[in-house]
Amino acid sequence: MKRVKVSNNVIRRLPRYLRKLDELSANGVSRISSFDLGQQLGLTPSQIRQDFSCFGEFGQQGYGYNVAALRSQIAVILGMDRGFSAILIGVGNIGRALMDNFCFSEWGFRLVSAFEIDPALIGTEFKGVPIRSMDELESYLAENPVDIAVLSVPKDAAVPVAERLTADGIRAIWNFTNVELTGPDSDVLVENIHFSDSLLSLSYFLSERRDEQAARDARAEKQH
Amino acid sequence: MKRVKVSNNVIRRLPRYLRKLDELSANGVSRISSFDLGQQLGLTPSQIRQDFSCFGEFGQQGYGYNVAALRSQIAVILGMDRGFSAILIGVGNIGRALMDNFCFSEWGFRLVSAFEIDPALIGTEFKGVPIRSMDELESYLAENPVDIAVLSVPKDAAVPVAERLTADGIRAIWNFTNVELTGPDSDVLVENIHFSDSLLSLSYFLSERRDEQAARDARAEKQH
DNA sequence: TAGATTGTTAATCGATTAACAATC
DNA sequence: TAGATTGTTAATCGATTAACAATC
Repeated sequence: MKRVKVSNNVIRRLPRYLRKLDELSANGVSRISSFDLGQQLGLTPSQIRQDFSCFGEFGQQGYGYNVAALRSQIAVILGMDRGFSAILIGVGNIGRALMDNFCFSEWGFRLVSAFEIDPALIGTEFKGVPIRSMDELESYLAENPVDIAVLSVPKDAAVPVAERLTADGIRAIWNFTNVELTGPDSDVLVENIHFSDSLLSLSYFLSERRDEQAARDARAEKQH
Repeated sequence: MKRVKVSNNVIRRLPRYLRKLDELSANGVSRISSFDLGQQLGLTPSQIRQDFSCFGEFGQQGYGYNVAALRSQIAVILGMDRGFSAILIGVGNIGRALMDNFCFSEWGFRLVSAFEIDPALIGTEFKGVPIRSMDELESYLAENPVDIAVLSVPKDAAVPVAERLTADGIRAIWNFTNVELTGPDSDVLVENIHFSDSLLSLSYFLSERRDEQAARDARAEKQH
């Protein structure tokens, strides 16, 4: 299926489409046009049709798109049917929040094990997922090849643990530490969740709004 | 300072610059050229100079950029010196992880209060931040204008609570729920942390890698 | 001074939007 | 059939890269 190189922007929009289609399904909507979908997502109909056309022809002239069919096509494009396996490294606050709240299976992933250094947690289970010692990491991965590692260790441990995972043959890291792992290095995929980057972007936009408001107020004041 | 409209892409890179500059500082590096900075971030020197030039002239010909000075300029651009206030809505797993782990003050924010519906938590404090009842939300905000709300409530509560916050005069929402709040609506800023979107992007890239590898293997097999 | 590196203008590249024939 | 809406090609727009004079 995937022959042409698809741009990053397109790929980042796919999960949003998926989410919106799930919402439409839940509301009993079974078909939708690129026009209506665009309205709901703040995108142009053109862009939506262009995006989908990277992967095939999922619509029908005069009709639009079948919500359920489109949803399942996008799920396949995203690899949700591949049953990727995941391990979680570091059962601290964020690690525990993920194990407890985040439904890996909903997105096609299997969380097969967690790893920790805290002896109090090692050997226990959390929501059916066993927590192993970091010492067992290599032996575990040798026996159970794993696709992605969820990295939720303290800042200082981030780089050494990431290097260790790379050496152990992990293919991708989902990085929750606030550390830049993406270097000019290896062929391990890194996807970052940088809370601070997100908050600082928001901070920028908020500052901008404030300045605009202040400028308007100043003009109004002068006029008065 | 900010007169021209700066593109989203530029703004999203600013926090990365900040993070890298902090790292350089910590390693005792006091000056850096756009060339070297580009190397370390995987960007072209041109792009870096273009990005900075949106906001002013922070470098010096023949020398490069002073790390500490550039860092503090970017901090100001991002609004880190404005002391924005924040409240946290929903002290569940993610909410608690944020209160415990995420250092709001490091990024110039003041976390002034949390709000919950669980009676067991109401009235307690967590890391010096009081946890109030959701019933007090309106009266609190009336007395203490707050800039941003961190939304970490269960999925079903996301939309109604967001609407309530909007009505209460909040200026921005940092959204940790997996719900699309960005509609064709109000003038409240929304910044999303969508875990699943991030994981699904990673899933796509991983699938792509797999397919490429499989294609290579198939070719090698045929040749053999 | 000579070498290095900026800030900025111009050129290129890529992504988004518009338009429209094809067709359900 | 007529109306609607797709998939796709062409046009536009914006972002990235290259080049270079200015200057520390």
